[in-house]
Amino acid sequence: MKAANLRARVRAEMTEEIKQVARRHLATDGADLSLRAVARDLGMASSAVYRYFASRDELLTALIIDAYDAVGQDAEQAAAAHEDPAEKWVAIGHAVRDWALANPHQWALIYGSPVPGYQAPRDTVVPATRVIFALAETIRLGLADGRIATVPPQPAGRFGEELVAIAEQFGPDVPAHLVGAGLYGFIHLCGAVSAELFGQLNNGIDDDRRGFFEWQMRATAAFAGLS
Amino acid sequence: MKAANLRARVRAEMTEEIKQVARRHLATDGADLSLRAVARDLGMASSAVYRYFASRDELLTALIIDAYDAVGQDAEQAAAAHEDPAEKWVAIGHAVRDWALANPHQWALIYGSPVPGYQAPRDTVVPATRVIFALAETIRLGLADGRIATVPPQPAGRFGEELVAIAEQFGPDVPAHLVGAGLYGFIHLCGAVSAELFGQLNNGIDDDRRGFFEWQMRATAAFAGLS
DNA sequence: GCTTTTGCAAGAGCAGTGCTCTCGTTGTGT
DNA sequence: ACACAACGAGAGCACTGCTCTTGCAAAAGC
Repeated sequence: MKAANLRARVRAEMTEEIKQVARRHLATDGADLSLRAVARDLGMASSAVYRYFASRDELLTALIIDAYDAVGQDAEQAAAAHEDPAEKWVAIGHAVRDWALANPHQWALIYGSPVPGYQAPRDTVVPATRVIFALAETIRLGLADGRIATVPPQPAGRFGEELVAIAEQFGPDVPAHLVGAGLYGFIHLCGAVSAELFGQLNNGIDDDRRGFFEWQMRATAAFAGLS
Repeated sequence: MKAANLRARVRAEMTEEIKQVARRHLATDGADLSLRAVARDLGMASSAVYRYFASRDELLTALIIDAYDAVGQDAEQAAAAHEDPAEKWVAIGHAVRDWALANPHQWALIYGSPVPGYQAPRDTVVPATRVIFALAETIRLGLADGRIATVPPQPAGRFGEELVAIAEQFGPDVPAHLVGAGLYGFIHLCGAVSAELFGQLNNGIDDDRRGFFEWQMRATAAFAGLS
C-alpha cells in the first residue's frame, strides 16, 4: 500500500505540473488556453492529459479555484499585517491589485467575463469568498473596536432584507448597511482593478495608477465608516 | 455611378447583415464567436466573409465599436430625460445596467476581459468614452447650477496632476477632485454591472439587484457631491 | 508464485475552427 | 466592348477539443 501511496503521489505531482504549465501558457500566450500545447510542453500526448482532467473546462476550473485561493491568501496576509481597520482595508486592496498586476490572465479568469462554455461549479463558491470575507472581517473588527465613525445611507427596500440575511451569517449585531458598504467596497475594488487591467484607464490615468487606486480605496473605506 | 452607389450600398448592407448575425450568435452561443457558423447562417462560404472583414478580430472590433455606441447612446438619452443632476446620474446608471442585462455578451465584449488575441485599435477609443462623458457632463452641469454640495477628498500626488490634465479637457474651472469622483463613479458603475452579470453577486443579492444597484449609484453620486 | 484487474500513455481519428489561395463569375469605369 | 476590380465558392493547411482503441506496466487477488 506504500506503492499505492506512491502511485497517488505521482498522480498528484503530475496534476500539479499540468496546472503549472497551464498557468505559464495562460500568462504568456493569453486567455485561450490550449490543452494540446500544454501536453506538448510536457512531452506527452494530448489524450494523456484527459487522465487528469476530464475536459479543458475542468482544467480551467482547477486554475480558477487556485487563483481565488492565491489572491484570497494575499488579501488575508495583507490584512493581518496591519492593526488599524482602515489600514487593513487599504492593504487588502493593494494586495489584490498587486496580485492582479502580477497575474493579469488569472485575474481575467476569475473576475473577467466568464469563459466561453462557462460554468461555475460549486467548488469555486467557497474560495471565491475569501477576499470579500477579509473585507467583511475588517469592518467587523472596526465595529467591535468602536472605530466605525460615520455610516453609509440606510438601505431601503427588499435588497435591505437580503443584506440583513447576509449580516446574520457574520454574527449578531452586524448592521445591514455595513454589509452593504462591504459589498460596495468589494465591487469597487474589483471594478478598479479590472478597469486598470482591461485598459479602461488608458489615456486618462497612466502614470500614478497606484496613487489613484489608493485614493479610491480610502474613499470606499470612508464610505464604510473606516477613516 | 448610380450603379456604383448600388454596389457600395449592397456592400454596406452585407456588412451590416454579417454584424447582425454575429451579434445573434454572440447572444445565443456565447462568447466564442465562430466566423464559419455566421457564414453558414448567411448561406455563404466562410471565405466570402473575409471580403468584408479581414479577420475575426476585425469583426469583433466592429461589434465592440457598435456596442460602445449603443450603450453610450442609451446613457445619453437617459441623462437627457432628467433635469436634476443627481437623477441624471442615477438614470445613466440604470440605462447602462439595463443595456448590459439585455446584451450580456456585448457587455462582456467591451467591459469584460479583453478577447484572446486582444488588440484595442484606435477606432474604439472615441466611442468608449461616451458613457463616462455623460457622467462628466452631469457633474459639469451640477457644478454650473451650484448643485454640488459636499466634495470628495482632495487627490494628492502625481495622479492628482493627471486628473487636472483631464479636467482641462472639459473646460476651465473644473476641479480635479470632481474629475476623480466622476472616474470613481464610472469605475463603480462598470464594477457593479460586471459583478451582477459575471455572477459575483450570486448567493448574496439575488432578489432586488436593481434596488441594490440604485443604492450604489446614489452613493457614488453623493461622493461627487450630487444629492 | 501466477493471474487478473486497474491505471496510464500513445496514436489515430472526428468534427470543428481561423485563415489563405486559387479559380471562375459578375458587375463597374473607361 | 474591353480591362479591371470586386466577389463567391471550394479546396486545403494547421490548429483545436475530445473519443476510442491498443499496448504496457503496476497494483491486487488467489
